[in-house]
Amino acid sequence: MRDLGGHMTECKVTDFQRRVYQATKAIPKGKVTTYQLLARHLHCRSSQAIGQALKHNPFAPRVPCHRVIASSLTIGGFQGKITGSCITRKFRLLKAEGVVFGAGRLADIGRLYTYSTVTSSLQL
DNA sequence: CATACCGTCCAAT
DNA sequence: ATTGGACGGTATG
Repeated sequence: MRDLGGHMTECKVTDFQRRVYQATKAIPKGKVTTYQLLARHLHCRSSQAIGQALKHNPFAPRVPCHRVIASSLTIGGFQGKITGSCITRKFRLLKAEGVVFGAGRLADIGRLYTYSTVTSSLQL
């Protein structure tokens, strides 16, 4: 903690993490993305770094980290845990946004937000 | 600088 | 389904 003598309204975050929060914040409501998709969007090859950055999440709930799941469409983790009541809360949050899970997996793949700009050509 | 940890991912079995 | 290695970034010494 180095913000001792200040308003401590700002947490110490690196430039990389800032990008992660920005991208996570851009996820539309009712949709979810994966750590890997986020990593690729940020040109990062490690999805772990994404999860680690989200885990700190000093901007929660402004940053909807609960909208980020694993690439296998599994729920992933939440608040630093991969199982327990935290995950239950994550399910509930997603469900409240219209994202339904079945057997621990995302039921509707259409809810996946791929950061695709859909740019033209070959959309279907 | 070296080591260990991660809300992960992928390949092999 | 389970195991183990990989990769990028952060934290600690």
